[in-house]
Amino acid sequence: MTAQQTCGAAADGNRRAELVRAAARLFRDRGYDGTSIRDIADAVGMRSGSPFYHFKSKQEILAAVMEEGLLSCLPAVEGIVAGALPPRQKFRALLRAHLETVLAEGHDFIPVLLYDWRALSPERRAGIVALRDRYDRVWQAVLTELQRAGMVKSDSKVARLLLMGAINFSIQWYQPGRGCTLDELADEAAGMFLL
Amino acid sequence: MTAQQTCGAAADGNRRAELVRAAARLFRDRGYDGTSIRDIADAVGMRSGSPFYHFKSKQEILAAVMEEGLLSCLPAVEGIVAGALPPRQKFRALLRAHLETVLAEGHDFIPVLLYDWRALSPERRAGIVALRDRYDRVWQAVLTELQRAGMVKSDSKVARLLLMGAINFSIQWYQPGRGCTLDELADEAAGMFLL
DNA sequence: CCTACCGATCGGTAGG
DNA sequence: CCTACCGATCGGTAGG
Repeated sequence: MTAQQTCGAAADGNRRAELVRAAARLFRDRGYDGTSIRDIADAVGMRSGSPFYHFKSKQEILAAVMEEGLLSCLPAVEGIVAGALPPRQKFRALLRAHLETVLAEGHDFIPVLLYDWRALSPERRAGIVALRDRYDRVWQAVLTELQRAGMVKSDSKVARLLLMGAINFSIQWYQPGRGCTLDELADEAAGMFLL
Repeated sequence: MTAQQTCGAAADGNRRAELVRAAARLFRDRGYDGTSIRDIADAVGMRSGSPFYHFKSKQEILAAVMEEGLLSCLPAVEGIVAGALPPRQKFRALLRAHLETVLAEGHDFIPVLLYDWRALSPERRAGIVALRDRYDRVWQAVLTELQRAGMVKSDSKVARLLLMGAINFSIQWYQPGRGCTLDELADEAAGMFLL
């Protein structure tokens, strides 16, 4: 009985997780407004009304994509900043991790966060902002370390926003398998911003 | 007769231009998919069917926003690159002009180009890409001048894309009248990318 | 999780 | 450029 309940809950969780994953993929490709509940249901082999057994609304699916995307990548980057690497390697590791999160195939969650932010209803934003802030603090900490080591001109907030923007905007032009690898891109970005 | 025809044509052109301007504003605020033809018609005091007297489809309005946005800012930036300023000032002037285009209040056209690109149908993209390429060539030329003057590490295409991304992404976080002015932002960006 | 459905809204058109 | 309208699609729900 306990086993069956656990199994049932796990199966429910899996279906829910499937929906979030499918939604992330579709939102990334077509945008939130360009994706219908029916598209998401089709992608996991459900009927059009069934996603509402798992989520109260389409907005709740969007929030889940953003929240789970951040929760799944925060441990890695917070591990990097807490680690003992010298500043330059720390920066390079963070850069590389972020590029992976944003550009690697199958990584759809953070791009949705970045490019469908305005589609998220104002009431749902606060919770996600709290997680974004954790992510931003990691970057700020690493930039401050770099600055103290004399390896970068500025660790101002604006400098950080410009740097992160340079990388985040690469979603718009980077094509996996064409042009350069993620490692080469990380090198170019690092070389550009370090003294 | 000629005067009346001209006047009639001008009035038509004005109504069309009004629609494009209203659409740009709405697309920037709510996205292409989040804006209905009725929203656009309302904004200029027309009934819902009337925009189709000026445009064949909603897609044609989007293409007009992007095309007119590029056509109206290209002369200024092409003037900068063709001018006689030394490399550093040329770069600074280009940076400043681009920030204006992208962040100043009432400048909605280029943000739509940057953030609703995927909403533009593939058939309509080629024409806009040709104009974008002209814009990109201006930047590339200025970066090459900078590099020859030994003022920047790299004038590779990737370096240019990262730099332009840093600025373009500022639409997502910059708030006019809060934090810093466009001039200060231009200084910070220039200081960051110059040796 | 499916069936069957609802009201609202969408882009677009015919005819004037 | 308006009136009046169309078929399609949307997010969401009741009842099982």
